[in-house]
This record gives sequence, C-alpha cells and structure tokens, in this order.
Amino acid sequence: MGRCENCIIRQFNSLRAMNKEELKRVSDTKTTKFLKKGEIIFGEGDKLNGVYCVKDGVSKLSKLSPNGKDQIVKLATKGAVLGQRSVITEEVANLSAIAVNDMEVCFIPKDAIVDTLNSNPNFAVEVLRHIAHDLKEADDVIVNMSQKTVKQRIAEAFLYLEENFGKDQNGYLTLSLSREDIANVIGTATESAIRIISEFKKLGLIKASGKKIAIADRQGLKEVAKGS
Amino acid sequence: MGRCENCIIRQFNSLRAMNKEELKRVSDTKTTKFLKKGEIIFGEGDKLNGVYCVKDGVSKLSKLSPNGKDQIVKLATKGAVLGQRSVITEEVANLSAIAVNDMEVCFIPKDAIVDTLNSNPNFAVEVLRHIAHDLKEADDVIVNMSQKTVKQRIAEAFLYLEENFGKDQNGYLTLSLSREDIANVIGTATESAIRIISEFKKLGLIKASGKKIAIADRQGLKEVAKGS
DNA sequence: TTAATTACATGACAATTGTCAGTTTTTTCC
DNA sequence: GGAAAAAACTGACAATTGTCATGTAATTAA
Repeated sequence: MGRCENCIIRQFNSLRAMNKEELKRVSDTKTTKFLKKGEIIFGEGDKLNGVYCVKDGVSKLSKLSPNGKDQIVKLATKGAVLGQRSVITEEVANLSAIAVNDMEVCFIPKDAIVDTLNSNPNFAVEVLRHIAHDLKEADDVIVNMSQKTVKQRIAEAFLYLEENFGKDQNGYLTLSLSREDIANVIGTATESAIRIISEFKKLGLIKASGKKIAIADRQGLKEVAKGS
Repeated sequence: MGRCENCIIRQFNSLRAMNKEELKRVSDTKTTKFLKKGEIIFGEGDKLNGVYCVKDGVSKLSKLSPNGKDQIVKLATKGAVLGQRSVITEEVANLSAIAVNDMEVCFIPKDAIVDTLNSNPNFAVEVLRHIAHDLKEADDVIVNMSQKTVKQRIAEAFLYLEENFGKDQNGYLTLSLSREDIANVIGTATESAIRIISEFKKLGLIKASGKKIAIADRQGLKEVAKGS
C-alpha cells in the first residue's frame, strides 16, 4: 500500500472506510507533487479536479478579505486533506492553500473520491464525521475571534502551535511562522501582533531567538489566554 | 407524507435522498414540540438523542464564551435541522439552541438518521453536502468577524436579515431581534450596537419604529457594509 | 561581500470599541 | 391602568487596536 493511502486513511480516521479496490484506484490515479515554501497549491476561486493530501510540510488556508488583508482560517499539516469541501459541493475553492514551508502533497482526482462517496456509505459517513468536526472547530474559531482580545488570541496561538506542530529539542516551536502570518491567523494588524509578541518576550512568557519562538512559561500563557 | 418529512427533505435538498421505508420510519418515530420565545431546545454540552427540524419560527445557535458573553453563531429558520453535527460525531452539543420567537419543531430520534446514513449513500452524501455548505459559511463568518468593523457587520446583518427572513408589507424586517441579540450576532457590546443602529437611523439608512426595523436605503447600507 | 529586499520593531497618534453609570422608553403582568 | 421589569438609549471616559512613519536587523540575490 502506497504512502498516500496512509495519509488519506489517517485523515478519514477509518481503516476500513475504503475497500481494496477503492484504495487501488486511488493508488493508481494519484500523483505526487513537491512544493516550495510560498508556492500555491490552489487559489480562492479555482475549480478543483481533486483533493490534495498533505504528506509533509504545512499549508495555510486563507481568504482574502475585501479590504485586501489575508485571513488564515486554518493550518493543515501531515494527514490533512485539502479541497474536500469544494469537491463535495462542486463549488470553486472558497480558500487559498499556500505552502508555509516545503511540502509534499499527493493529488487524488475527484472521480475516485466522488464515486466512492456515492457507493460506499462507510466512506461517506467517515468523511461526514470529519467535515462535521471541522465545522465544530470553525464555530469555536468564530467565538474566539469575536469574544477574545488580540492578546488572548496570540497567547492561544502559541499554545496551539506547540500542541499541534510540536517543538524541537531546544523547545522551539517546530512550525515557525512569520509575524505577518501570525497576525493573519489572529486577524489583527502585523504591528499589533509584533508589539504583543515583544511584550510576551519581556514578560518571560516566551523566548525568541530570531524567527524561532519557544514557550517559556506555559502556565502564564494559559492565564493570558483565559483573560489575565 | 407528514409535514416533518417535508422539512427534512427541504433541508437536505434532495427529494430522493430517503426512500419510502426510511421516510416512514422518520414519520413513525418523530414527535412535535411547540416552544415559546426564549425557551431552550437544547443547551451547550447536552447529549442529543436526535435532531430537531424547524417547522416554524427562528432559533439562535449560540455559544457562551469564557467571559460570559453569548456569541450567536447562526440563526436557523424553517427547514433547518438542528443538532445534526452532534449526532454525526457522537459528541455533546457544541452550541445552545434557543427560540427567538415562538417555534414549532419536530424531533427525530437519532437511530432513524444514523441507520439511514450508514445504509443509504445518497442520503449520506446529501447530508455531507449540507454540512460542507455550513462549513463554507462558517469560514466566511470567520473572515468577516476578523476583518470587518462593527459598523460594517451591523450593516451586513440588516441586509442578511431582510434577505433571509423577509419583510412585511410595510417593509419592516420579519425577524425582529433585540438589540442585545443583534450585538451577540455581530460580536460586540450591546451599547456599541445600539449606538451604531441609532447612527444608521440618523443617516436614513434604516427606519425604526420601536422594535421593528426597516431598511430605508439598501444601496447606502451596502456601501457601509463594503467599508464606506 | 555588498547591495537590495524583506522581515521585525518601535513611537506617535487616531479611530474604534468597551465599560460604567445613569436616564428614558417600552413591555409585561397583575 | 399602573407598577414593576426589561429593553433601549446616551454620555463620559478608558482601553484596545489600527495606521503611518521610520529605523534596525536579517535574509537574499548579484
């Protein structure tokens, strides 16, 4: 079994969701792509002919708001499937997917997915569970965005980054985002993000060596996130 | 065919998604409830034993944020199904559902839904399409919340309310929300919402007769929504 | 290595939004 | 109809956040 099946299976969280023939079809039709940091997997408004399965690296899913600012809605890493939603609803992509660092993805043409959805209820239900989970997360983001201050959201973001992307042997976050990307995740101006990050540094909540950031006082950060 | 099947079918947007036996089962197990304004259909954290199908009236789906404020994530009206997501993921409810005005809902026990999902791929795919659409909307809300000003969001809210809930013969919005509810949809303080609504009134963008609000200058409101 | 570009940082200020305190209006209910 | 409660409103002020201008550090390209 190829590596890509592994990732789609992990994502869909059900080893039995696809049967052998279905997996073989995926295996036969998939293609692998390597992307460099900053490259675009697909853009807002693109018609997608399949889904992208993240094999390695991290992608940001963002949307350009009318005022010209990019809002990062989600970060997707190994095991995530991008473009599912658009393939299911047969709409153009609602978000852009851009590589945050070097990536390996595999592309699975939509027919292999759509046909399986229509014939294999187990698979359809697994995808449904997954999208339902995404929806819950999105609802939670809405509440955070509208009810928490920028400071709280930045504190949460660091905790989230450590929890979901890990840290290296020195404690530095594995995923290092630019200040601009952090601001776009939080939904604030880059300068505001920078200022608060500097403040966190002064307070000893984090330590930063250039672009690398480490959490220095997890408990303190959690308190800030909850609203000092 | 009972009225409730109509609503579930409208919601799922596929007349053929359920077969006759499946519809009969829904019809046999469903129960109807009437709720008064302010009554709770289900609360955040409740374990749901089925879904609620809105037959009449409007429900707000909201979540309490840690600071004690309620964020309204969505308004659901005739044809909407509440609690689907929780039933699918087998988690407790992530949101509360409260009646904004008097409502009629029907309750469908989850087994009738879950069994059909597992056996009828057409139904599963229709539900999947629907949840995928909700996810897109939620992503768009995230972008709006983080990138638009309170004034822009309030202008959008009035346009949304007219478009989705209609107006009476005098042009007044059919759904009249309290200022507090409007603030909770927008994600702002009640006083801020009131101030901006008063300003819109002075500018002739809307007219308000007590609780009833009518859009007086649609084009003007649209411009405000886009960012004066 | 140097020049150019990009990312990071800070100050000063303006605009937006939230909070608190209080008044008026509307609604509810006996 | 009138008292009580809830909702709507207003003012004053503080806190948060955005914008612009400018400088410094880090990275990239020639």
